[in-house]
Amino acid sequence: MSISNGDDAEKAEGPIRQRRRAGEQVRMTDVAARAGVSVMSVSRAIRDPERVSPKIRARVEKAMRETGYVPNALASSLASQRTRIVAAIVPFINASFGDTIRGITDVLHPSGYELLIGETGHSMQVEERLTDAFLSHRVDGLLLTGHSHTQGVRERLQNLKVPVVETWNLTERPMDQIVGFSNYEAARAMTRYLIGQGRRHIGYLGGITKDNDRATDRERGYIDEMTVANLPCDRSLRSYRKLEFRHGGEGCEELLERHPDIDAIFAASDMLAVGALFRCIKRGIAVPDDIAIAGFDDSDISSAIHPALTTVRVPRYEMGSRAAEMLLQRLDTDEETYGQKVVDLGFEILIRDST
Amino acid sequence: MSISNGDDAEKAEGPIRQRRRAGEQVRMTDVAARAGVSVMSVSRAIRDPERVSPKIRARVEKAMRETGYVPNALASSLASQRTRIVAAIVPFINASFGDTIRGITDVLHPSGYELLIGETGHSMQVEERLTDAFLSHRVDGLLLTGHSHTQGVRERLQNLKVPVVETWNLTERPMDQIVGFSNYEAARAMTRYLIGQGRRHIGYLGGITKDNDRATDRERGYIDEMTVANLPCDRSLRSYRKLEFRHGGEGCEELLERHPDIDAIFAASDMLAVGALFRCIKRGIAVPDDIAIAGFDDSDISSAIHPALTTVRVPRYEMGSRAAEMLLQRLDTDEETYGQKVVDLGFEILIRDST
DNA sequence: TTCATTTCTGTTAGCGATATCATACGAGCG
DNA sequence: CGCTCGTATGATATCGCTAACAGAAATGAA
Repeated sequence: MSISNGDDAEKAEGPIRQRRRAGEQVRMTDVAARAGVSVMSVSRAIRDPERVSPKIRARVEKAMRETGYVPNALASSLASQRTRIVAAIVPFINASFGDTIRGITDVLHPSGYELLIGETGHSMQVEERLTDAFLSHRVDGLLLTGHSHTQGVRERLQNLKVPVVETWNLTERPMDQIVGFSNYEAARAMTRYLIGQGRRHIGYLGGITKDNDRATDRERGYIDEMTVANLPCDRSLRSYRKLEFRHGGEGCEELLERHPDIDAIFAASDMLAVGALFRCIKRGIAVPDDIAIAGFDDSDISSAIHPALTTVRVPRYEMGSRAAEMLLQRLDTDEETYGQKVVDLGFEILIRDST
Repeated sequence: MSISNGDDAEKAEGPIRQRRRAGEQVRMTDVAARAGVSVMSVSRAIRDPERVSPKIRARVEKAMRETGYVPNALASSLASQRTRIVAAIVPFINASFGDTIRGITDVLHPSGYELLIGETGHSMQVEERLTDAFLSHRVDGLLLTGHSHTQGVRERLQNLKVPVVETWNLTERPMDQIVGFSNYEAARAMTRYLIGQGRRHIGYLGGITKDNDRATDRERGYIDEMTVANLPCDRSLRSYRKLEFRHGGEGCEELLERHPDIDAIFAASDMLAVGALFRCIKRGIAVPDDIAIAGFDDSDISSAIHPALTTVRVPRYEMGSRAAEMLLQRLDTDEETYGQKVVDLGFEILIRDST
């Protein structure tokens, strides 16, 4: 008989003194001893069952079950130089980025990758800290939101040659690859639409632009289109707020106070738009008759409210899934052959009842 | 002169052939060689600067900067048997759990821990898969949502002795520790309040109860309180929906169709409540005069709409921060002395205009 | 049957850190 | 001035796994 059993595993330990409190942890060596095969056979049976004979595979599987073995991904990653972990950095964990994250994981998980999520709170400094932490953990790839990052982030990612895909915006010169839509063009398109509807005094209600290229580009889009149309869009017509309903209401008040004759509000976020819309209703301002209100994002609520909100549909889920696919293509194929550097997923103006 | 410079690092490599494509990766050895000290001094200078002399500390810092050294957390974790990573598993990434996640990270990050987030999509089977993956990565602790888990999850966590904190609900017998509020009591309290307001025909609009103890407990709370008050609460008065606005509207329709004489709807989620409220408004049903509507969660939107929603405030952020604190207390102190196994953070009935 | 291939399995040497113990170095003291 | 003791630094053996190569077994062609 050559099939050893559990006891051998313990004898094999020999008299070597344990370094730490004898951990109950079962190692691959233990499984190998129990199955009566070498550790490499166990390793292969786990990672690529096709590469070992059915006999060994069965013995290893049995031994794993009996010992309750849990593979150590750290050791595996250290030895193989790949972690099968991808990190995503988002400004905020909310429903919007939740959709993007879902898109990412739906692609990553079937391929055996895990996702590490970081939230910056819209701070580039935090983004830099997170990047460092993730690089330290040797993630195989990185997904970033937007195209503006600190010099430190750019340098480190360039040096370490980690595949990076930026999302949620476009730029001619991405760090590496980028997939998203043009926030600038979307904002222009919506502004143009409002102007086309005969609106002339259009206020802008947007996110805080500091450290946020999406917010910046949306505002630029509004300004450029208004300028082309020769309409006013000075600083007093623009209000910047955090993306919560109540701030939408406050921003709305601010604009109305400064410009009682305003006939439209373009909110560069549905949260703000809905907040503004509620405030108008509460104050007895008719939407869209007195004031048209347009949002941005096509979040779930925009179609549920009354009047339904005109908004910009953005490919939230697709940006995640596509970004993950682009990353996987480079990670799972040996060649550095990757397709387009810039992928435009487009947007869509959804005209509903609020304009 | 004994201070060696960069060249030595390369000489030290010797003639040993490289195993993989010569990675540009800078190792601690390289930093040590450059600083003219041992690797242990570098290691100490990084983890606990106080333990090395200022002279060495300065040399090491200089060498790290010059080489662009990025510590390898994998190697560190493997050798030290701790990853400084905590994993959290949530059913869904949305604004609610976003608050909880923020609570977690606000506590973890200052202590040098990273958070790994998993989303189950309300499937216990996915929860099990995620647990396995996280254990494989040897997370130091685990934060789970709710108290119902598969047998497999319970066994593995018990065997590996990983500290676990469950959140968002309470139970007498947690797997390990639990922090949250009683979904059951909160639902009873809200139902009692509605009854106290003179409502007699109260419909229930809740989340899908499969694999979801919070939804189950809320429904139980409604049923028990209605039963005590001797009021009807049979299956036809209850509608289960996914937590999105539009499904709140649909659920509302369903209840109204089956029970046109309904005088209140208790929605066990603000999403559903708001969806229902909009639907009532659209159909010309006066809220709260014809029908009272109560929600659950006190999400941002509940106070922004008109009429403002009566709801249950739950300690979303605090459940995260407190859970993280409980975990850290056990991870960062040698003793296994941990405080209460069950921490009740309470809830609050917020009475506003919709009831 | 025999030798060349192909397929499986095993041996060995790391992956890049840290724990542990040993050693060197000063400071303080009689 | 010699000795003890506490602190700073270094040498070395792991941590648990995989890559690379070597050797054994199985397959197939001649």
